[in-house]
Formats: sequence, structure tokens, C-alpha cells
Amino acid sequence: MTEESSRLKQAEASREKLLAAALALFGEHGYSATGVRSINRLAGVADGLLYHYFPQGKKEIFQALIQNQAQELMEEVKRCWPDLSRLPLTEFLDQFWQMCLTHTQAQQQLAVILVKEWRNMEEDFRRQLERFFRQIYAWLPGELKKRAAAGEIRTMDFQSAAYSVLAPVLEHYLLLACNYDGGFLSSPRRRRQLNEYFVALWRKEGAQPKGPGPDVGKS
Amino acid sequence: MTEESSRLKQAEASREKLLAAALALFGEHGYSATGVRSINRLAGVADGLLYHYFPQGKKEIFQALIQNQAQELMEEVKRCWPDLSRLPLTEFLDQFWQMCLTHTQAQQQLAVILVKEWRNMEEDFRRQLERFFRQIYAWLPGELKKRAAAGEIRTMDFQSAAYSVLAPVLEHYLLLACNYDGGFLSSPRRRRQLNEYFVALWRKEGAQPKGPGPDVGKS
Amino acid sequence: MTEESSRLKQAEASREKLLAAALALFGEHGYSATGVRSINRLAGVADGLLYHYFPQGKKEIFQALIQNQAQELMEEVKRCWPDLSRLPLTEFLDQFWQMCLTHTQAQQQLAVILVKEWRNMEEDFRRQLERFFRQIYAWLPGELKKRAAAGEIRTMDFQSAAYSVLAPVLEHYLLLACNYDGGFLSSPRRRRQLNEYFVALWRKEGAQPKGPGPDVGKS
Amino acid sequence: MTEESSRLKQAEASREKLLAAALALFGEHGYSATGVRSINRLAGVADGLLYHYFPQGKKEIFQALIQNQAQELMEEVKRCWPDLSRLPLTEFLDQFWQMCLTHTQAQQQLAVILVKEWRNMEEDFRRQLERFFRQIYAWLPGELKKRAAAGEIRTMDFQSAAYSVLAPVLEHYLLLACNYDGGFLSSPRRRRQLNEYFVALWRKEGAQPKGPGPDVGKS
DNA sequence: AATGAATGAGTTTTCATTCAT
DNA sequence: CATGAATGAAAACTCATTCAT
Repeated sequence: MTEESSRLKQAEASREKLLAAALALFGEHGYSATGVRSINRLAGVADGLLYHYFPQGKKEIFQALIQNQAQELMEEVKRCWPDLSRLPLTEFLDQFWQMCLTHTQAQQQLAVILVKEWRNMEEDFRRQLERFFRQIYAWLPGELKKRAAAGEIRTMDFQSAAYSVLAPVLEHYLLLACNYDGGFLSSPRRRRQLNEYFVALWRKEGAQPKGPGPDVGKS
Repeated sequence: MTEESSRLKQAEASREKLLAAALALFGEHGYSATGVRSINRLAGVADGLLYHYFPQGKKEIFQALIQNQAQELMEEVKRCWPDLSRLPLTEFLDQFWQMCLTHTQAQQQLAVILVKEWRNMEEDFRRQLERFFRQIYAWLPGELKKRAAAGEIRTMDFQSAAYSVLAPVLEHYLLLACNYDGGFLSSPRRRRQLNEYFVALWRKEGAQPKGPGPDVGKS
Repeated sequence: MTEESSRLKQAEASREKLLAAALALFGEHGYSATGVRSINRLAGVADGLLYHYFPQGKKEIFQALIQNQAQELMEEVKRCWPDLSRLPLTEFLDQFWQMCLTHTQAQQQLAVILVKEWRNMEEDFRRQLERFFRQIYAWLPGELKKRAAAGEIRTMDFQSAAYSVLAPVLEHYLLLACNYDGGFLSSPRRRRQLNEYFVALWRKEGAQPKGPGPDVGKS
Repeated sequence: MTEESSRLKQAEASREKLLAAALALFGEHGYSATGVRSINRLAGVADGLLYHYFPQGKKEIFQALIQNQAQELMEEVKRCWPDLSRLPLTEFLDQFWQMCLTHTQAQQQLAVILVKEWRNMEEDFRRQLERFFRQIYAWLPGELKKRAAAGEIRTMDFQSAAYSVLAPVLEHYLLLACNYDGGFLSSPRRRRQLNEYFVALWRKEGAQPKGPGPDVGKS
């Protein structure tokens, strides 16, 4: 059993090395500009091995990769989601943005790949992701509405409000794709400013800010 | 002389055909995935001709292309810019977004290329574009400030406010890069809603809205 | 002991499965176009096993295969051979052709392989087969001569006559190699016609056919 | 014009060099065992050029090749055909065999390729060749019948007779495919013997042979 | 100015073979 | 005996680029 499982583990390790290398390179150079050789070199395996695990070659490792990563991303998001509702508005916004900004290296690279290679992806996969994004777009206005009903914010065009929370996220993704990390959301200070700006505008007219003012967020 | 000038015209025509073909293909498939042959085929010229006009080959036609297009884009923007200041807020926002949304097909493709190939571009060119974008980012808060001073809107965090106007533009570019044309700004109705949402929030407290006020959008 | 023998049987079974798969694939696609992998897949064994039974790999299994099959073929022919002499001419020809037409699927595939890969075979093996074929070419004229001496047929150029009996066999092999099964000999009806044609021509002038005439053969 | 045509001629020469090299190598080693590189080396051109003339690569040059050669073969046969009818029987047979034995090196190699790669060829091409062969199979019995009507030979099963003339041709092709040049027809002496054997058998009973009659050859 | 034949290094992919388990 | 992961050389094919015409 030990023999068996160690061999299986080694095999799985090779597959993972290939996927990790592919993720890094596709993320950095894009699909077309990434050579199969360079994936193998980075993974530290021989040229033929990729075709052992991904018989269709480059296309297949690419598809496997983004499906893997997107799965992880979506699961992570779904895990954090329910907790957000209970937070006060300021923390809610901050956590929401944090969640979207994809903390790990892997998911940053996923974002880059999604932006650059969207059209190379399989129809089905794109549909699946679109559905996921639409869920977020649909959920956020309702969330704001509830807070308005609870008197936390004023009544307004919740769809536009939600959109103005989401647009910065997409801007962030765009800049990632361009390898530009000076986006608005990536600076905690500016993120906090934006947060306060929203809260100040949305606050019910005449209402006083609850707390002692926006205290410094933790990165 | 007629021969001379007709030859010159033909020459210029070939160059333009090449650039147009390159724009279309780089926009559609990206730099790496676009073959020099396919550019020539689409332009309808022989294989060697590209090197007559662009001796450095693929890189050069790419650089020439984006510099051409970016030049046009920036000039177009600068041309419209001064006029915006005088418009009332609602028209101001609408015109600003319209201006940014790059009306021509050519500039849509430019947007795609900029997003996908940002890192392949020459340092100098990137700097130049960054400076241009920063000008807009710097100009917009001042513009809002002036309007606040004039009593058109309330006082607030103008940088965040400006950013929340710009983020939709970048979101739009991101979606263009993914060949997705269902972005928020691309629908005039939703653009108007967003417009009204901003105006309503920014309106000086106590001031009356000009129009019927922002009613909640459905959809 | 049971374990021992069952393992031996399994081992032998694996070897046979490999040979059978190799025969089928070499016969269908030829030597070069047949991959070792596909042999293993068809045999249902793991990739390394072939090298256990045939340490020299593809070449060795190929050589083993054709030697196996050719051995069987030659033994089968030698077994039937002596019996032919006693048959009357009509039956003699029919049986001879039947014998040559290699009844089993395996030997059909052998024929294909021999034709297509003759030059890839080892010198010694080719010599051995050539000797075998030459024996047939040498035996047949003598057989006809004996029948002439016995008054069954007229005197003639026995070598050419023998050749005209053998040529159809080789034509049949050629068509097999081309996967064409519409050859003259493969149709029992036409085989019988050809048979009657030979008998009629060879019959001693003025002699009457012995029997009731050629009765219908059984496919 | 000279410039133009010299360039065209050079281009055509390159194409021909490639085709000639491919013919030689496919004929010698078969399709699968012939590398594209070796074709280029033998033709003395760079690796990429083959794909300039035959964009689909190996398959395409193969198809082009056999179509070229088969066209030539068929035209050559059709050219000689009508003249055969007028010849006396002995010369008729000899000329017919000569014609079939494909005198040029190129067509010998074609024969090898046809035998070995029949199944790799396009359906349409195979159909075309089959029709051609069937024409010969259909023509020859009629030819013999006419000679019987004219009293040159006796009445018999003309289809079988024709087949016994054609089978040696196919045997010859089979042996070519095995690179064995000791076939019956390839020796003029034995061809003459076979010829005389046929003539003697077909001669009308009672008619006198022209020559001294067929004496038994000794291998 | 324009052509397209020619080049050869580079890419993706295949494949026979080895070997640790 | 049997497995299948791993190897790397070689195959087919692509592609930017050059150059004679």
C-alpha cells in the first residue's frame, strides 16, 4: 500500500507541477506566447510527460487549469458570502472588496488569464462563469435594499449603487491583466477612502455616523 | 507626375491596408496568435511587402499600429475635453462617458490590444499612455471641485467621486477585451440611470432635483 | 503448484494477447504506422510488459510474429501437400488453390505483412521463406509432368503451366495486401471456371473428360 | 518576361525535385517510414519549402504524387492500347505484357506505392484506378473473342483465359512491391516461354504451329 | 513598389523505450 | 509478472524573415 500510494502521490505531484507551471506562464505571457517546452522546463519534467497527463496537449492543460482554478475561486467566494450580510456597512464593503480581490497568487493569475483568453475558452465554461458573475450582480442590490429597509442607508437606485461597488472590482481585474498593480482598490488607504465616500453618500440624510468615524482598516 | 503620384498613392494604400489588417487581427487574436502571413493575406499583399514598410517586421507594425491609434484616440479626447466643463452635470457625465467609450470600431480594437498586450509594448509608449490616463484621473476631481464651489454639488471626497465615474469606463474596456458587449455603460438606459444616481447622491442636501428625481430602476 | 501453473498460464496468455494484437495491427497499418502503445492498448496490457516478453521491443515482436505465423503456414502446407498427388486433376487444382488461399484470418494478415514489410524482415527469414516458395515452384511442374506421363494431360511447357497456376495465387495475395477481396480466386465460382479452363486446355487432344464433368464445389 | 519565366521555372523545378524525392522514398520505404526531412534532404531544399508547395504536408505531397504518376501511367497505357489489336497473337501478348510492366523507374515505384499504401489513398482516387483496371479486365476477353472469331485461336472460356494473361502482371507487381525482381515476366526468356505456352494451348486443334513448337524449358 | 520562393530555427506532438515500484 | 510514470530524441509542422527577380 505504501508503495502504491507513494507512486500515486508522485504521479499526482508531477501533474500538479505541470499545472502550476502552466498557470504561472499562461498568466504571465498568455496562452499563445507560452511554449509547451517552457511549461515543462518550469515544472522540471521531460517534454513528453505533459502529454501523458494531458493527451490533447496545450489546449487540454489550459482548460484543465482554468477549470480547476475557477472552481476553487467560486467555492471560496461562496464560502465567504453568507457571512457578509451581518456586517455593518463599512466592514461589509471592505470585506466584499477584499473577497473579490483574490488574495492568492494563483487567483490573480487566473484573473489575468480569464481576461486575456476569454475567447479561447470553451463555451460551456464561459457560460458557467457568466452565471456566477450574474449571481453577484443580482445579489448585491438586494443586500443594499435590505440595509435601506433597516434604515442603515437611504433609499436610492440600488442597481446603480451596486454597480458602482462592483465596477472598481472589474477595474482592478483589468489592471491585473495589464500587470499594473496601482489600481484604486489595491491600496488599502484608497480603498478605505472609497469606502467612506460611499458610506457618507448613502447615509440617511440627517443621520450621524454610528461609530467614532472610520478607523484604520487592517490592510 | 501623374505616374509618380499614383504610385505614391498606391504605396500609401498598401501601407494602410497592412495596418488595417494588422489592427483587425491583433485585436481579434492578440499579438502572438496573429501570424504575419495572415496579415498579408487579409491585406491582400505579397509576403515580402510588410518588410518594405515595416523593416523590423511584426514588432514594428504592431508598434506603429498602436501608436497610430493611440495618437488618434488621445487627440480625439483632447479635442472634446475643453467643451465638457461648460455643460450641466448630467450632460457632463453623459458626454464624458460617451467620449471614453471610443466610438469607432478601430478604437474598440485598440482597447482590446492595449489590455491584452500592455506588457509587450515599449516602455516609452506605456509611459506616454499612463501620463495621459493620469491626466484624466487628475482632471476629473478638479472639475468636480469647481462644480462644488459653484454650488452645483455638495462637498465630498472628490478623488473617490471621480474614481467612481472612471471605474465604469475601465470596466467597459475590460469587457471589450473579453468581447463582451453587455457592459453597464454600453446600454444608454443604464448609463442614464447611473448618471441620475450620481446626480442624486451628489446634489447638495436640501437642493431640489431639477427633474422628477431618481426613481429606482427595475431590471 | 496451482499458483505456479496459473501464473505461467497467465504469463503465456499475456504473451499471446500481445502477439495477437501485434498481428492485427501490423496487418492493418503496417510496421511503421503501428505504435507500440496501440499494440499494448489492443492487448489490454500495460506499456512496459511488451519489453518483458520481447526485450528488443517492436522489432522483436514483429520478428517473433512473422516467424510464428510463417512456421504455422509452412507446416500446414506441408501437411496437406502429400495428399494432393493422388487427387484427379480437377480436385487437385481446387485443393491446391484452397490450400494456398490461407483460410484463417491470421494467415491473411500474415500475407499482408509479408507483402508490405518484406524488406524489413531479417535476411535469414526471407531466405527461409524464399526456399519454401521455390519448393512449391519446383514441385508443381513435376507434378504436372507425372500426370502427363500417366496420360491425364497432354505434354507441354510444364514450367509455364505451373506458373499459370501459381500466378493467380500471388495475385490473390497482392489483392489481400490492398485489402481488396474481389480477386479471381476468392470467388468459388470463378475459381471453378478457371479450373475448368485449365483442364479443358490441358486435356489430351481427343480424350474425353473422365467424370460427369466438374460438379459444383462447396464454397 | 525572361525574369518572370525563369522564376516560375525555378519554382516548378523545386516542386518537381520534391515530388521526385518523395516518389523515390515513398517507393523505397513506404509512406509511414519516410520522413519529411528525408524528402527535403534528398530534394536538396530547406525544411519549410515542402509546406509551401504542399500546405497539407506529407499527406498532400503523397496524394499529389500518386495522382501525377497514375495519370501518366494511364495515359501511357491508353496511348499504346489501340495498336495492340492489329498484332498477331504472339506479338500481342508480348507487347501487352511489356506495356504493363511499366518500363520507367518512376512507374515501378508507383506500383510499389500503390500496393503498399492502397488503403491510405483517397477513396476517389482508388475508385478511379479501379475503373481503369476493370477496363483492362473487360477489354482483354473481347480481344481474345475477336481472335477466335477470326480463327486465330480456338473457342474457350475467354474470361479465364484473359485472367491467366493478367495474373502474371499482378504477380509481377507484387514482387516489385517486395523488391524482388526475379518474377516470371521480368525475364524475357521466360516471358517468351509463357507466351509460346499460351499460343500453343490456344491454337485451334489441327492447326499447325508456326515455329518448332514449345519445347520444355528447364528453369 | 511588389512578388512569392526559399530559409531554418522554433513549435507542438509522437513514440519507442526504461525503470522504480 | 505487471504497472504506468518518466524520458528524450525525432517526427511533423509553423513562422518570421530574407532576397532574387
